[in-house]
Amino acid sequence: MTNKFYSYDLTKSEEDYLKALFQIIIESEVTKVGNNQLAEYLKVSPASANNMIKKLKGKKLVISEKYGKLELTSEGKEIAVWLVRKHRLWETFLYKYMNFSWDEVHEVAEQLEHIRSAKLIDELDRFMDYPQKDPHGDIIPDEKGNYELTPKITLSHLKGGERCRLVAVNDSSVAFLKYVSEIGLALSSEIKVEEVVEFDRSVRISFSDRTETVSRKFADNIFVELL
Amino acid sequence: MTNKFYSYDLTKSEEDYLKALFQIIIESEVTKVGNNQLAEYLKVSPASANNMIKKLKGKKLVISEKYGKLELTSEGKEIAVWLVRKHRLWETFLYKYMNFSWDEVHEVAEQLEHIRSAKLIDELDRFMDYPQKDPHGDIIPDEKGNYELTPKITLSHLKGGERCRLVAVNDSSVAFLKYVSEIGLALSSEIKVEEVVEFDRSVRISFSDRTETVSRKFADNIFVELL
DNA sequence: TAAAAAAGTTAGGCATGACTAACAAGTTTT
DNA sequence: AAAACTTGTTAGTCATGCCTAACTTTTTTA
Repeated sequence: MTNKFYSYDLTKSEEDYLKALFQIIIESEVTKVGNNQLAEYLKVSPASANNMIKKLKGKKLVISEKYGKLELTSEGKEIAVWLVRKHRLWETFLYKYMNFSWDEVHEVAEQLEHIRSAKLIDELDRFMDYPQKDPHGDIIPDEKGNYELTPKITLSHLKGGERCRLVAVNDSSVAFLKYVSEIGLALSSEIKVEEVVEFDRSVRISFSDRTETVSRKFADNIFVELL
Repeated sequence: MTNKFYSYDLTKSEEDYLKALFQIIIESEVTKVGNNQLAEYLKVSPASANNMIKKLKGKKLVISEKYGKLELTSEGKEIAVWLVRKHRLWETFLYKYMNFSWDEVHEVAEQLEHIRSAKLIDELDRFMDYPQKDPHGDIIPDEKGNYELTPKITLSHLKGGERCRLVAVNDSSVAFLKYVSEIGLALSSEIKVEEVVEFDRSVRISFSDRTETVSRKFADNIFVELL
């Protein structure tokens, strides 16, 4: 009933930092994170990040040696996963029940993920019948904190002629998400790579009767599964 | 689409103070509120309240003369009503869809009411099919800020022999709400006042095959409609 | 390997929103 | 109407979380 993470009483900021550390670790497939990297991710100054890290070290949620890189303790990681679970459940709720579009969910879920109520999250999960994935295709950690990593193959890994299915997108940029849907792509879209342009490595793709050319940067943010 | 209250960018605290002012005005049927009264309501020191009031005066949401009582400007009142709308819609959501009990909704709704998204509130309203009242029987202001006052007759106004229906409860105390449901009372319960005890003005009431004696303080927090 | 660059840290400030203590202005009470 | 009380205000402090500027340590590269 009562969730074990409620023994921690973290501020919104502390939660943001833990989640950011976790996201960086997942996204860049590393185990340790630099202070400045964290600061940049959160768009704060290195001094601010350093300051907060001190606090989190005091709470035994982060470890590092002086001048060394940052690691999450297992407790820190558990809390971060719990925050990711809350975020993704809220995104799913907004998308499926509140008529939010792909690019609208993130901002509001950022606020909702800080709501303190384990019961609300459990009930939300039940209400939506225990969804496995959020609207961007990312896997929602379960109530025990188990989760799978989202596949890391991006559209830019493919060669001309190969076919794939869109399984997830990088949800961090509103502008990007908006563009994805404007083009006509969505989760599960089947995409054929027609050609990878040598000059700038942009990618000509075709899907549902349409052909588009997308930039390398765009292709880097589209996660796919080979067909 | 975009809500006019989003031109204001108030902090959580500023919102809390505006809402508190509004609630005091409604609950005690006055038009002006003293600084210390506000401080006590919010459980902060008079100095803190005074300090925040200065800020709200600067934003033209509150007026008062020096050493005089506080009034909400029409803008301040509009924002407060909007906050009440959000709070009550969330309470309704928690109660009807998330299996929250009467006494659990308030605390979480206090957090949810600060979420910034007019779209979310509109959609929540639509999703629940435009509810008129929250789980405590209070009227939910509509999207234009129109609202009716909850009837102000309490159980303690009745004399022995009179009958009434429970239309609302004072939702500010968890302990009180818990007690109300333990006794077996709920919205729409029909109550007959058997006797008002002279000694301590406690009230003997009967409802659905049961007889209970409740204190004067209890009766003051139960809003009823005469039958 | 020594200089340059990058990364991390410390010191000192600022805004927010709490606090206590002291003081001033209004309101009662006698 | 003066004393006593209540209410409102000001001043100074503290924690949080952000900032810039300056400094130190580590890493890179010439």
